[in-house]
Amino acid sequence: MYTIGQVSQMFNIPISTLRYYDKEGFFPNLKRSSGIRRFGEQDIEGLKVIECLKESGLELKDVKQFIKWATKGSSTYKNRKELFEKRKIAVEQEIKKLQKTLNILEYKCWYYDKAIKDGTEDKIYKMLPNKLPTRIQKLYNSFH
Amino acid sequence: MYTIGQVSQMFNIPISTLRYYDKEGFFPNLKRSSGIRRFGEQDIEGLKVIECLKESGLELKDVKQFIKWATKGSSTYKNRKELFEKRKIAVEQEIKKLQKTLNILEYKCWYYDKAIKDGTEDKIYKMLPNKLPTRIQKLYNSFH
DNA sequence: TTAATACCTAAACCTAACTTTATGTCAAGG
DNA sequence: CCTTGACATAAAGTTAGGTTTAGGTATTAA
Repeated sequence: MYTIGQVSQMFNIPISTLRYYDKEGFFPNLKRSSGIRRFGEQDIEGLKVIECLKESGLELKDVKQFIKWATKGSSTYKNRKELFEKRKIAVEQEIKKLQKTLNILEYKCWYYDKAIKDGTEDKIYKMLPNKLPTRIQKLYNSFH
Repeated sequence: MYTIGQVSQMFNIPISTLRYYDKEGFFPNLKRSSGIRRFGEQDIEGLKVIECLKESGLELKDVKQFIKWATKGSSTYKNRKELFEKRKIAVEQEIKKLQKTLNILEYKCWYYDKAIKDGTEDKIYKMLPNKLPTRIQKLYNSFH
């Protein structure tokens, strides 16, 4: 059995966060002795689950839902799989979006690199799109 | 010259958002006639800049900083480049993190797929790590 | 004349996941 | 005896980027 301070150290999670998780109902079987929280095996395992699911980018409310399903046993495999499947699709889209962002940023970096070298942006404005570096051409747009 | 409603339609941005941008000082030269905002060329261009920089994942405070620099001319090319360079590195890291997340999710999906087929998780627990699909082996960890 | 529209403001509200603050209890050590 | 340190609570604060609400003005159409 561990105190909240010990758990905090073991997992490197702030005490305030552990209290918050508790308040949110993530340790349904947490015991107390004279008001003080006592974390047992079950609670520690629960905490590991939370940490792991957060790693996979789930929100706390989804973590909560997952835990509910997990305690219901094998009848909820499908629900749990769907949860992860949905999240997977969302993450894939986030990555795609960030890759577009990265393209824009690459253009910006190229642009200012050139402006620094030239001492002015004017030359870039006067460049025909087909004179731009190939890598940059497809990023070319009206904004500088 | 456009009213706020027209700009809202043109860019498909809520009126409340335009007012918010104004309040935050993003249209330093916005004119008014009898209290009503009149968006001119300059303000429209400014709005395009905001939209574009948001696309590249910058926070509004950075957008604000960028605009300040841009109005100061060629002496701030370096600052502007650094801004984008920093953001680029941050985005690259975000992508890496999401790809790790995706790995975890792939494992989860595989796991529950198998659990659904088997009707139980027990078989997975009993599998030796080297019997797991190669793709999954490196994702194997103690959490199921 | 009145109703609908489009505009205006200030201030409160929203989300998520915590963190901070103010206040209090309790045991051990010097 | 008093201080330190670990624990407790409830409630307010934080962050960003808006949105919503409540109340008011001004023009126009029926």
